Amino acid sequence: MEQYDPHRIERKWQQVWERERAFAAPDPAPGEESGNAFYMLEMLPYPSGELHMGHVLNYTLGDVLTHFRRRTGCTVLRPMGYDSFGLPAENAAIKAGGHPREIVERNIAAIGVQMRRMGWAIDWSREVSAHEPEYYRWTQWLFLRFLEAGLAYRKEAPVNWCPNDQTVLANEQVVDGRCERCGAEVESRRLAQWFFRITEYADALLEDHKLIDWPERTKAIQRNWIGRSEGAELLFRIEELGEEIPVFTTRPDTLFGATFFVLAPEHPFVDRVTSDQVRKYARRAGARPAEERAAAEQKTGVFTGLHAINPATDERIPVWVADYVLMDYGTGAIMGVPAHDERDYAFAQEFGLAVRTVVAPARGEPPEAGAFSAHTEDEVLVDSGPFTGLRAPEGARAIVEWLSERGRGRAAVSYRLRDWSFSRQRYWGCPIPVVYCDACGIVPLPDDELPLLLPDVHNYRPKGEPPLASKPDWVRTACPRCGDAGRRETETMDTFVDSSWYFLRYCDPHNDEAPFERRLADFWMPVDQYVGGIEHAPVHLLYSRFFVKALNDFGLLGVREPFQRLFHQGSVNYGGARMSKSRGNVVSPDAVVEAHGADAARLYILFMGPADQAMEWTDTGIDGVSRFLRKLWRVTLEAAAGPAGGDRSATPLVRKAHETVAKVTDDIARRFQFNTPIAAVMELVNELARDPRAPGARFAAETAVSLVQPYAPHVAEELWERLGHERLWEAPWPVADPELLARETFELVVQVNGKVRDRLELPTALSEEELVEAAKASPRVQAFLDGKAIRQTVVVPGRLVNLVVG
RNA sequence: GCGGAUGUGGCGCAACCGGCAGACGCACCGGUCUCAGAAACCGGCAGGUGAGGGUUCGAAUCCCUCCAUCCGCACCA
Repeated sequence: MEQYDPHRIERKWQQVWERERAFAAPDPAPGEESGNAFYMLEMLPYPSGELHMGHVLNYTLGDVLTHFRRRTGCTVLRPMGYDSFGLPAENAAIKAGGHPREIVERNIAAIGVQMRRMGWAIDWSREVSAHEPEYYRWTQWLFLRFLEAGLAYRKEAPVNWCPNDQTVLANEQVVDGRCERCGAEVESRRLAQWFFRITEYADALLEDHKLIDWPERTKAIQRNWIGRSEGAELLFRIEELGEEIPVFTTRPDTLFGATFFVLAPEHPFVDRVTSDQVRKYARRAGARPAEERAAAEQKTGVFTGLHAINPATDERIPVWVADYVLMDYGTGAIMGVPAHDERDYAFAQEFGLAVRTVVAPARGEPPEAGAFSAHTEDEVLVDSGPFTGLRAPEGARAIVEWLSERGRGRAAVSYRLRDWSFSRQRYWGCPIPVVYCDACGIVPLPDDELPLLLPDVHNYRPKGEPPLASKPDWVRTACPRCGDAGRRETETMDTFVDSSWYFLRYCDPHNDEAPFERRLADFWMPVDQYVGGIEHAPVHLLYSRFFVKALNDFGLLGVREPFQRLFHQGSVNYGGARMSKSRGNVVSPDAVVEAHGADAARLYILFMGPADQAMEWTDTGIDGVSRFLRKLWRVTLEAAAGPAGGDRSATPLVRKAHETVAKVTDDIARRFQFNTPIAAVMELVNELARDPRAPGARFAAETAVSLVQPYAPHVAEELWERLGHERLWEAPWPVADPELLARETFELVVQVNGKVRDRLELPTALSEEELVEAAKASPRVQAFLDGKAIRQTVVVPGRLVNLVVG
């Protein structure tokens, strides 16, 4: 018999699909309903190297869903592209010692070859890359809309600065206070930066979680990242200067317990405090890495000599500067309530400040005077003037109301989320299309001058000032508004800007008049199923949601959320640890395809275990699925030589085939489980292998081939052809016949006192009473009944009878 | 410290609504074939679900307490 030769088969069918553009999604006709449209998307790769097993898992999972949806009647859009701008690609280029464009384009070509070898059902006609002018022209165009809407702005702010790489780093490029790449300790610097006003959408980003079907943990990460807390802003007047400084608190009910006032070292007010000693402390503390500040065991601080007036009591309290107060959060100033805040308590202990209890349990022992008391369930205010005796929540409301009537405070909400800093002092990114003009300020380029091309430079390595600044003839330009001399922006955009809208471009990838036509985006969007790593939860996934909401507000888009359903693939481990180059435990997809073929690689990556959990790659494991494919091959060819038909007859094989159809369909469609369908098909093939010429064998083989097609499309297509059919990739998904699923007999489990004592093969049609009678009649059961009285009888129809004896 | 996830044979895992624990695969053992090996085929193989308690006729599954591992967040006022 002919041997299974994966390489020959895979090459053959990949050529057919390429030639036929088999997986191209058609543009909808005007007015076409999007009911059957399905947008399948996986996070796009950085072309900073080759594909690794994580990609193989990600894209194979998407591929199974793509085939399944196509064959169950959907029109599927399943595009692919490259996140080719930004640090990952640029760093790869620096390491390889070439121009980023050359390196990236070489990698894109190599990845494209790898992807085609995997046989993924991708609509290649929609491929986009972030670094191509045809794409970034529209990134720039969208930026200008954000600018017009006031959602993009420039301001001076503290940023992460890597002294070694000479660049600003994104928050996500700082790991434990160090540069992710070189390990240098990150400094805080104040620089003028571009920001997107994502905080404007903080509430919408929280609120709209209820519109999307995402893993709870991902929503939790985003909630945590946004960090909304309700409270109040209270105004404390500085006695000596007469100025008011707001503080944010979530516990306005503890206002009467404020015994001191603290400013963050970076608070703008600190510079105006005249004492050198104070400014020296503030400078030193402000330069300390945030990481170190947080880890410090002892609180540090310095008294300013000034006093703040408690807006409720008019009491004078000392004003301190201390680095446990963060400028980033709230207003950068707090009221110190040591009795009810652990950090304030530690600070008060350190510097001998008073501790005054103002909230106590309504019943039971009052807290010890001068000690910290944690928040308890049932609390009332004590020692709080006119508010004494109120329950804590009412007290908080009453105090805020009382203060706002007097102009000394108001209810307020604070967020941990900060505006998204998106400018980078690096070369390889989308140029920001604005001109600085001494007369006109920041002037946007007119839309018809886009794209603003990224020019070539001699040296694109990071060196502190943006590489584009080293091209004076490019920087010098006329102000688009007044025509006088202007300077171009030399910073470039963070690559997360590129990836915040790529899924929209796929809907209309060749449009040269707009980023996308709204009709086409509205037809496909939202993405029905998105698959990617959870590490992007607080970054890419949040930014993309922000972009879609803003674009919706601009009237460019009908949807409010980009990704309806989200799935995170797990990590692929090898030798007990996550595969990584630094550990040297990488299994290369190319080597696996070389040794076993793409079908085996695809099948095994999903067979290893639940796709959303960490799984362990073993070399013998993939041998196992290779063996299965050879068996499928052999058994199917043998069955193909047998008689056709018989698929309606209730032979055991035909029944088993229908059961397998039901199981696989349910696992993929409802349970979103990808390993168990493979096991089910293996079971079917095992049964078929016992006698490949048995009645119904040919139908069983056809069913197995059809069901395995989303996983192993090449061998499935080849066998389908040899079974006398064609174009399995377009064939309807099999449907289980309920009549053939119904069994005539079943195995009844008989328990006595919950322990299995016998198994009886009985007709399905028996009544509950008949089942009990049959159970009692069993000699083995009788041995355990031993003449004792039956106290209770439990019947689970179709499964078991449990006899409880005394 | 807070939050989330996960603990089932030697290994990866399955058991969907509380009803036969161990499907499927790996490894291992035996056999067929072979000069031999590989491949293939046939057959075999374990242990009771991290620990303890509770609910129930019946618990891997529900509840409580604890342990371990992993992943987030962590001076956020």
